[in-house]
Amino acid sequence: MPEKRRALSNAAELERRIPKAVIKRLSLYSRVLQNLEIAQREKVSSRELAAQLGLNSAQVRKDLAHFGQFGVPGLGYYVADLRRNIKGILGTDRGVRLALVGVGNLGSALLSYGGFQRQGFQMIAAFDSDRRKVGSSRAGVAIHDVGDLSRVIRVERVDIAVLAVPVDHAQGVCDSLVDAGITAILNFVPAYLAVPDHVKVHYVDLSIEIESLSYYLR
Amino acid sequence: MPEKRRALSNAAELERRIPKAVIKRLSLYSRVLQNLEIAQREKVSSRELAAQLGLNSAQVRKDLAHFGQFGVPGLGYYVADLRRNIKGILGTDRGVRLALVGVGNLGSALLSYGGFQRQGFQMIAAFDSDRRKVGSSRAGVAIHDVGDLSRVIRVERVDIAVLAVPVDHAQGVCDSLVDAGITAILNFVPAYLAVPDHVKVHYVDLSIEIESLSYYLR
DNA sequence: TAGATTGTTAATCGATTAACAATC
DNA sequence: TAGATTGTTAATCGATTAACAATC
Repeated sequence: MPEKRRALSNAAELERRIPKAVIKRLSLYSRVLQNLEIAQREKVSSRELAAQLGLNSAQVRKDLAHFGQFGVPGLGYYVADLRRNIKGILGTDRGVRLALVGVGNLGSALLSYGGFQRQGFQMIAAFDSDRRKVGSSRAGVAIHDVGDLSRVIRVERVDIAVLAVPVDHAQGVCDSLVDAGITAILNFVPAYLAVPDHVKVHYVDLSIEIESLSYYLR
Repeated sequence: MPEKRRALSNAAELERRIPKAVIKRLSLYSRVLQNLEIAQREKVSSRELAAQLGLNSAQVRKDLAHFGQFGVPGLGYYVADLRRNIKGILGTDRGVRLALVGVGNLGSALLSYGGFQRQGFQMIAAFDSDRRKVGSSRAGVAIHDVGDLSRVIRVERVDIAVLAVPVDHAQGVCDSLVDAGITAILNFVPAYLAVPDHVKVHYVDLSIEIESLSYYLR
């Protein structure tokens, strides 16, 4: 007779148990730790970490405790050590490979923005359907025909797709991405994407952010 | 002897009682309703609304019930009517006025993006400290000197500031915005902003989104 | 050692979902 | 009327915070 509950054996199972909000904060911690490291700080307490992010110190300790014991009672956390651990947990220590789909207004902006490269992510390829763009490059990234999506994504071993196509093409392109084996999508298109369970979509939606801010205007 | 609890008398008090997540979804409903209206649909059920956004129908009904009774049992919601109501609640029916601070890579992109204007928001002014940019305009928006921040923001009655300055200027500029009377900030800078209680900040942080996606790669 | 801060448990708070009587 | 769908209550689920013994 099998035990009622298997041990946490693999990443997929472990994921389910870590709240999404914790993962988001993990990258915030990582950034603060980077700054502390630059400032040559050796140690930091959960209290200070929390203060720098407007959080509660118990929350910081609890978040980290999900993944192990990183701190020293009475002392705090060693900055460099904790940072390395968090990068390992997030998987950002192994050069995550990105591709952009849709080199329009917003897409171009994202390419020239450069904020991605800076954090150790690599923008490997871009895709568009416009004949005039295909074959050229923007900010050092080659623009391919969307027809080659599947092939290029496999060959270049792309981890995450950044979606910035016109709204009426979003679901179709999304389906192609999933077919090509993509499991993580950063979606800038103001549309809900239906995807299988194993695919993770994060939404960045500028007008939704503005609209909900409007509500709070006195 | 005063009653233990005053009635919900003003917006500030009402706000506290409406969960933030509900407000975010309200703008999502608004967008779906816009599409339904374009498609000439007269009515829609909470079930369909939910399906189009990957939500639960009970959640849709409960969200809307926070603000009144908009539906008809057995029938659903009238598309145009519900949309009008939601826009009223969000306050997006009265031309929200925006200003951009920081016309660098990302800032320029946001100006030419145009996604804001399209949804009925008005980009009124931009600010930068670079002499070469000040006095010119981008995408039809005049670029002012940050020194004139306070004056222009008051004169132009700006509702929401969009922040896209270099990270080490973020808190300083944020303080100026608050001094100028701004109560809502959309922050693209990867930094936590300390603000008084009456000011609402929304964060859009691209590298945090990518980092947390990385975690979910198999 | 005395002081500080962790990791963890219990208490609180908030948000989501299921279920169903009321209503059209 | 019969069928459908709302608004709302109760149950569940998940996330945050307070408190403190254990530890350096």
